[in-house]
Amino acid sequence: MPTTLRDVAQLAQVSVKTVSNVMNGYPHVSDGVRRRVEAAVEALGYRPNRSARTLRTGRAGVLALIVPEADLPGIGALARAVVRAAAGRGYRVVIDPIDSDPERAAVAHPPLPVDGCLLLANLPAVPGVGGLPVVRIGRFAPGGHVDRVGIDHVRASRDATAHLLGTGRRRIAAIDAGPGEPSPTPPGIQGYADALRAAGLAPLPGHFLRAPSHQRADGYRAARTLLAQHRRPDAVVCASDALAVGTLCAAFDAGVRVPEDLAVIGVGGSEEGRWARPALSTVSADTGFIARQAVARIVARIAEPNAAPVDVVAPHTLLPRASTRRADRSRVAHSSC
Amino acid sequence: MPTTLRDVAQLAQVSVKTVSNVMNGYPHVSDGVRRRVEAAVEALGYRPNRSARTLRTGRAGVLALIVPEADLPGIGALARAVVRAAAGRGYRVVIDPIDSDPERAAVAHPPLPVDGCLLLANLPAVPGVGGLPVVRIGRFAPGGHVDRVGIDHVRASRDATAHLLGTGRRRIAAIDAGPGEPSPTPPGIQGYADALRAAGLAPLPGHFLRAPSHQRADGYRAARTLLAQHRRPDAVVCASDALAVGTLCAAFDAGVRVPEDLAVIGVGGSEEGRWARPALSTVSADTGFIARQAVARIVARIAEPNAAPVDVVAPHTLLPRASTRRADRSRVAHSSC
DNA sequence: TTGTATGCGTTATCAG
DNA sequence: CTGATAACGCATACAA
Repeated sequence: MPTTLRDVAQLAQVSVKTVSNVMNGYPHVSDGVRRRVEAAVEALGYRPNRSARTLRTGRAGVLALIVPEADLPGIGALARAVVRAAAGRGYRVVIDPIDSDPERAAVAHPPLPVDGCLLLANLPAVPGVGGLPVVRIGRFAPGGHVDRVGIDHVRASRDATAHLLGTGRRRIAAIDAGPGEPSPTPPGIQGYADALRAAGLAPLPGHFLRAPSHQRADGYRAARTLLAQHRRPDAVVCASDALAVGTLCAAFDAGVRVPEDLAVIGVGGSEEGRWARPALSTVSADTGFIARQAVARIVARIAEPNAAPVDVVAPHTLLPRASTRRADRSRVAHSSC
Repeated sequence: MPTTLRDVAQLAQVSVKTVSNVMNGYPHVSDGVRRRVEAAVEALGYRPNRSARTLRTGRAGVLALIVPEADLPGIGALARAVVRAAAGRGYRVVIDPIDSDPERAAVAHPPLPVDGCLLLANLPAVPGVGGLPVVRIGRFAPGGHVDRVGIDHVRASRDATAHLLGTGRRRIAAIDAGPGEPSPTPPGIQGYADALRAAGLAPLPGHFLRAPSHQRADGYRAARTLLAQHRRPDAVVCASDALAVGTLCAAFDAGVRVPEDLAVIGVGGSEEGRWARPALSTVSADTGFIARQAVARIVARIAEPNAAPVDVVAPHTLLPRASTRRADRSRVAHSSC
């Protein structure tokens, strides 16, 4: 049985109120008493009961970052940034991986004592967050009635495509992912098509694919399809780094050289892309900005639950790396050394 | 202000105890009452207060999986497995990333209401777990007085080295990582040296390195050192997949071909290794087994806090992939096509 | 500056 | 089968 405030108070010869004051850094406590209390806390190994405190104050001091269970590149970095940002505002963060299968998720997901939820990506309605303040992070789904922070995905894929055009590629394909949305043109394809048209090109039929989800294997499969076409693309813009890594692998396995025969670019700016070879060009989201804004939003929403929802657009930067290096003019065979 | 049991009881014209009974599936409730209560719960959107419940029962139904903040390959997969295993026993899991800097970690880490902690890898003493049941997961540090589950790392690196020997490599180097331990021969090096000696070889001085931590960049730097030696190794066994991925990159950047000029093998069996090119050979830990055992251990310890600590050794399997393919006898130059 | 008493929402004990 | 009531450990208004 763990020690309580009463035990400490008894040992220190003071009231529970005084111990509570000391624990919470209440300023008006005499030095002698404080030391006595601290000694007693130390001696008994007292640890405040979070549940009791939360029950009493109505505040848990904890934010939940709800992520899809699949381990995708970039989640770690975002989580780290969120933890940092939250710490700066007196909140802790727990990461709460949710089963992508809503059935299983529902049963396995009784709510945690948290003050608010940060929902990653396009997680569909998450059970157990009913009534809790929520902020969505990631690519924008149209028209949810919640706060959202993320990059402008249409512009990101447009910039990626423009970069490929700038390096001389002309037969550019696109791989997007996600559940079959009602929207006929998902943002990843939208920006891609915009850029092509701006360059006077038309997206070729069969050159934009939609994978079921953002798994490396999905990118791999989509890329195989692309590379099997009789008029093979010379570049692929992927809606995420995970898809791009899969594409890189498919190219390697098919003996297609990157970037000489095929340029590949992703979106996300993940570590895994940096450590792919050839290194993956990517449209990098400002993770720190996203994390800070998301935390700021959730804190604001906790304070003001009925305010109007806000959309925050995070800046993105093009990170050109080896996977989109300009195609050599001289295409003569050269040894691999 | 959220609705409480009392509100529901009032609306349903029953006592709070009855509502509580219904919520907890207590069997002896008449059908009419149950329906009335359920209707009231629905109407009011009642959600039980976890903190109050935990305070009352002394049981949170939550396990914390404490992981280092760095995003390393394989953590996602392990987390997923732990979540699954815990769900099977009625526990939820929250992932709690801890700053590797103990100073920052201490201030940012007031404890959550959880029933037990799963500590990943060689995290040093974690603040805030005092008195909580703990199980360590990962490579074994010698002689902690807690339950531990993980692979036998000495045998893993021995098997990896033996595999390299079996493919004809003879100048085999090793990269381990971790804080400078008192032990002169860390497990990663130990198994490596054992295997070499069993083959009648002696580990060459300068052929086993110790990186500061398991980051890809650490592996990269260590591999650069190795590759710069005048008598360059023809194989490297890395203590983790992260180090191996860094090694793969270093080789690529130095124009050293894998596996022709250099074989690389890691430990962990992570997804990232599967999607590296060439695909990374690895000694794969049985993640499901580890997760199930870890959860079983923590559940047992929660029930019996004073039982003697147990070490569980998880099986591992060699996964040979392209990065250690047998060196071709014919070393004539061949085109890259 | 410190002590006393009350209640946060829930479950458990014990009568009815 | 159901209802009143007492804790669980803590923070806080209020009193001293």
